[in-house]
Order: sequence, then structure tokens, then C-alpha cells
Amino acid sequence: MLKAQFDHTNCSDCPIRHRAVCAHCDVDELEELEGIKYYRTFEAGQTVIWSGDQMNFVGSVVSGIASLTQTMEDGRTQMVGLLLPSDFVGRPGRESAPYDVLATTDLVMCCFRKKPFEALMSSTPHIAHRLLQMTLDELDAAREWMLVLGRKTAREKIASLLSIIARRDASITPKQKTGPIVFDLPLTREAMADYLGLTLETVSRQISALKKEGVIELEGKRHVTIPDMRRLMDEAGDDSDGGFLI
Amino acid sequence: MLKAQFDHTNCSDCPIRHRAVCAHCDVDELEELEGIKYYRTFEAGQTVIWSGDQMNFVGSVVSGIASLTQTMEDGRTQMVGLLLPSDFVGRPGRESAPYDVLATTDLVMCCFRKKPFEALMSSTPHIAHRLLQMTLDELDAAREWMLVLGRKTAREKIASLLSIIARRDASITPKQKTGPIVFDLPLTREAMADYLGLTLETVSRQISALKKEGVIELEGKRHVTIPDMRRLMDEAGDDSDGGFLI
DNA sequence: ATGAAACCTTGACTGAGATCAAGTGGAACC
DNA sequence: GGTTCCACTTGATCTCAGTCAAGGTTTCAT
Repeated sequence: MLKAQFDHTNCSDCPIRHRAVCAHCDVDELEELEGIKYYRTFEAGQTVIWSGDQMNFVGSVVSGIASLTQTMEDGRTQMVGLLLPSDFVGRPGRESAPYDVLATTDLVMCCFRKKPFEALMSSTPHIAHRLLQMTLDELDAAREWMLVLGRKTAREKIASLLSIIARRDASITPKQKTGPIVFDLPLTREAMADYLGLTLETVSRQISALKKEGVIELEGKRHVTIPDMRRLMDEAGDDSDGGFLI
Repeated sequence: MLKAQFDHTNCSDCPIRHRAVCAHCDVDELEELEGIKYYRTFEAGQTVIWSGDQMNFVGSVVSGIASLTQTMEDGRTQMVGLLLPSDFVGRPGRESAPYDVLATTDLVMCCFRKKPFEALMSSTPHIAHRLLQMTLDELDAAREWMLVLGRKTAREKIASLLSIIARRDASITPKQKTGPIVFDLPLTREAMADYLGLTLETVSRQISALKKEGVIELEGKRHVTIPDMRRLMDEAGDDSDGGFLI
């Protein structure tokens, strides 16, 4: 009965806690984790898994950024998901990966071997429940992105992406809710273009335009300051604040 | 013990059987269904549920077509999902609907009251499991569509949509796998445009072009014949056949 | 039949974003 | 310190799809 020794609120090496399942919190006997949980590190640019490959693990991002990417025969690519710390990767019950997973920055993942994890899942109903909720969240995010891809202008797309990154960044390292928001862009212009269905030139031009008009401030190429989040979200064409401001 | 009276292979009034959960097959006692399962019908154009509304049911499409649609303040709309017979609607564990659900044609849905369904789910692990698999399918479909929206040309978008409808249509009413494929378009040009992130004029022009070049044949505005599925899929830019041909 | 309302098609023009091309800036490496 | 490389910026031009407009079909009610 080692469970009692854990202070779950400080279970900081296991980011899944927040959004899915924390093995520490969900398994009574710590021993059950032997050989199930492990860490993997990747360098920026490395491929975590290729589309079509057998995927014998599930896991979550501890630090760094990964992307889910689809590529057409002729080389056109579309990023279909962005994995930030605490995001979950994996498809319990599925054999192979449906898209490439790429480490966009240096990346640390907390992995679980798939078979034991699936066993854990079927014996622990609320893990299955949390996984369903998480998958529904991903589905909502994918569908919100469909609106961005299908109906927004280049300028609105950029503003939408900046809003999302600012929001996620703030939720990972909580800050005051008012005043300027500061963060580093974790993506190259090309990766942003692949996420937004644009070319890298258009991304660059729109960022320059937003900077010139004072919607954002740029220091170097990556360090962004948003003086007025409300204004950025207006540029994004969002009707709601997405829960960012209350 | 009424269960034995059911021939599950002929459980034709309950299309959920195929893709998610069939109450007949998953509940031992038929009595448990009292007051849980019911049918609703809608006319073409009716709204099943508005975005933001409380959603006190889950269910699946028995016949007809429904669409999931997001709308921006200025009226731009993006369809984020198409619900064909046997598709499931609902978000166990969630309160409100995140998008409008519209009856695109006359529609019959088989519904379950949400609370009892959730109870059924937590007491029947494999229902939860099937629901997760189903949600993963929807996520895959949404992400595949992100590639269509972000990177395909108007012509490829139309070909992709026709492929998907042909595929789904064939799976609902199985036919021979070779030879021409015939089906009726269940969507107006405007609805297709909303799904594809195009305008209705562009949809019309591209359909005319595909017709002129013999990729499709049209009888009236809606009745489509595809003489060569392989050719249509080439037009769609798909690298795989999506399981349609083997 | 006649009119009205949807739905669809086609044409002419426009414009947002893609494409092609040249050049800048900074970090890493000899 | 200079070279190289990569990420990024900016300009000029082109093109695909959007916009605006007119007209055609089908359906349904009168």
C-alpha cells in the first residue's frame, strides 16, 4: 500500500495527471508500474513515429512540442494536431499510427507500454472514462480547427494560432490574467504554415503586418508580446474568448 | 430473460449495433430500456440542437442525413461533420452541444436519455470501450478532413467529398465492388460548399468540370454515377483507396 | 397554366494568397 | 574573422477561387 506515500498534488513528473490518467494516482500498488512506465527523449526534428508504423506505447508530453502531421504523395503537408506538455498521444485498442508524430522542439515523453496500459484501462473504469473525455477534447479542438482552415483569412488564421499558443502557454505556467502576455513561439514559420494551411511567406507577411499595427510585439523572430489579448482575439474572429479571459 | 428472443443479426431498427452499442445486444434485460430509448423525427432543414444548448440525450442516425455546423458572428459557416445512418451523436459526460446539429434531409434518430445511458456505460465496460473506439474514428475523420480543408484544391475537395459519400453509401447498402457506382447526393451545393470551405459557385463549376471530363455522370442535379472509382480517387489526391477497393 | 421560391449554372471581373526570386540576419563552425 | 547554413523577410508577378450578376430549372401553391 504505497499509495498513501504519494502527495498527488505534487506529482510533478507525471503531467498526465492533469488531463488523463496519472499512474501514481490510478494504481493502488506502485509495483504494477514496473516495466510499464518509462521516459523517452527526442531531439528537435526527430520523428517519434511514422504514419502506418506499429505503435506499442501510449504516453504524454512532459516537455517540448510535438506535432501530428499528414503528408500527401506530392509533398503537401498538413499538421493536424499540436502536442504541448500534458497532451496525450496514443490510441488504445488501435494497432498503427495514422499520422507522423514529429518532435518540433527537443521533447521528453512519458510513455506506457500499450498492452499493460490497456489492461489497466479495462480494469479501471474511470481511466477509460477520462480517456474518452480527453478524446472528446481532441475532437472539439480538431473541429474548431476545421473552421479556422475552411473559413478564416490568413490574418485570422495567424491570430487564431497565436491565441491558442498564448492560452496554452498561460495554462502551463500560470501568470496574471491581465496585462501583456509574453511567450516564445515554439514553431518555425514553416511549421505554422503547415498548421494553418498557408505558405511560409504568407505567414511571415501576416506576422509582419500584425507587428506593424501593434497587435503583437516581436523581439527577435520568436519572442512575442501581446499587449492586448482582447484585440488579438478580435483579429482571430473568435466570437468567444475561449475561456481565456473571464 | 427476453434477450434470447432477439435475433441480433436482424436488429435492423437499431443501427447503433454496427458502430457503437446496441441496447438490445448490450443489456441483458429488455426492461432496462423502458423510458431510455425513443425515436425522434425531423424534417429537412430543422435544427436538432443548437450550439450551447443542454443536450439531454445521445443517439444515432437511423435514416437521413444530419450535419454538425459551426457559424461565425459574421455568418461564415463551416460544417465540421456529416452524420449518415448508423453514426452516433452525443457526448457522454458533457452538458452542452458544441455545434449546431441540423437535419439536412428528413431524419430519424434513435435516442437514449443521457443519464441512464451514462449509467449503462459505467456499468458495461465494453460499451465505454466501443464509444472510445467510435470517438477515435470521428477524430481520424476530422483530421483527414483537416488535410482536405488546408491543402487540397477545389477540384480535389469535390472529388474527396464524392469519394466519401460513395464509400459510405456503399457500406450502408452493399453492392458489387466493381463496376459503376451510383448514388444520390444528399447535400445541396451550398451544404457541400460549407463542408468543403468553398462557395457554392465554385462547387457548381467543379462538378460541371468533372462531368464534362467524364469523371462523373450526372442525371438531374443529384443523381451521380461514377464509372471509374479509381479515377475519382486519383482526382481526390488520395494516396490510398481508403479501404474502398482492395 | 401561372407565379413564386428554391436551387443550380455560367460569365466577367477581382483579389487574397501562392509562387518565384532575391536578399537579410544570426548562430555555429572552422 | 570569415564562411556556411538556416530561418526569415520582402518584392514582383501570377492564379485560383471568391464576388457580383444574370439567367435557367424544378417544384410547389395558387
